[in-house]
Amino acid sequence: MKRHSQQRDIILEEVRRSKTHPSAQEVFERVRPRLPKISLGTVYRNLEQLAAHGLIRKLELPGQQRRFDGDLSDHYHIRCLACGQVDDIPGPLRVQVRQLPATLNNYTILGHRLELIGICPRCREAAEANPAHEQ
Amino acid sequence: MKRHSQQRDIILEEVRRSKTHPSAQEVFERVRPRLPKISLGTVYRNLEQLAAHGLIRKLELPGQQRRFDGDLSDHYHIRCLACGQVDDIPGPLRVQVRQLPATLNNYTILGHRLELIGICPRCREAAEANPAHEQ
DNA sequence: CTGAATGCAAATTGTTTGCATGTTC
DNA sequence: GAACATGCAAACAATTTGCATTCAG
Repeated sequence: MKRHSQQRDIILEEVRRSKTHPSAQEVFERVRPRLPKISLGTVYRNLEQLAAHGLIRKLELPGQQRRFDGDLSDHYHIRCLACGQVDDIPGPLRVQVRQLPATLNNYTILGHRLELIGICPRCREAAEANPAHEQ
Repeated sequence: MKRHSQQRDIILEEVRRSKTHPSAQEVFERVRPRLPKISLGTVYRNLEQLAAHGLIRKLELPGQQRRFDGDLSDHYHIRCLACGQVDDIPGPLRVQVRQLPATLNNYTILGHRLELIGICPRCREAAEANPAHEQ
């Protein structure tokens, strides 16, 4: 990030504006109206760079594609088991995951990743409307 | 899993025997000596099927490829930030992540995924030997 | 003998990279 | 004008799928 670029500015703006933890592809689509010639490769490069510099967060989600988050505050995420939607857990966490030992298994512990799993309101309603258990 | 197959039996055996949370590719390589004609597609299909039936666990790790675990006991994993190695945390967990509310953010909470992040002994030693902080 | 499981190869998806060109400092 | 950033297309890695063949019940 030695030089400045318009592409990067706009990518950052769009990630910050977005409330939905967009994937690189989604950022690409959001940016395109403003920069019709931008390429997906540029979006990837800039997202990685912005994350490396701490301007956005990179969310590496189990079994899902990478997503990005413009909200830098310390917060956890919850994922819908049914539709995969990822939401923020608002406010400071209530779950206690704090008292981690300094070492475990001979590892030096640096931190943790916690993701809650649930069913989002939308999917719950759908399930109630049609209580068939497929799969 | 309506019919029986030798391939599936051997895949299950090898996943159980392995202590390293193998990827599909690694399972493929472990199975190959015993079944030289097996294809990677078959390994994928059977791993998914075994996981769906609860005979093995599927580990979807953030930003990494899928891995499988023959150990069905309730345990967490720790991942080395440097080398990506995934180890079991032995014994019942000491970290408290239990008192989850029943609903949060209007989601029905079903559970959580927790992964500890640290530096494994091997990488720590390497870092001490060569204290350059690259990237 | 029927349908599930296999092997093989091709297709898909998400992401990265090489390179010629444009842009910023 | 040197080095970084871009656009484009091709390359890659992990996983999935279509299909003809084999195999289990």
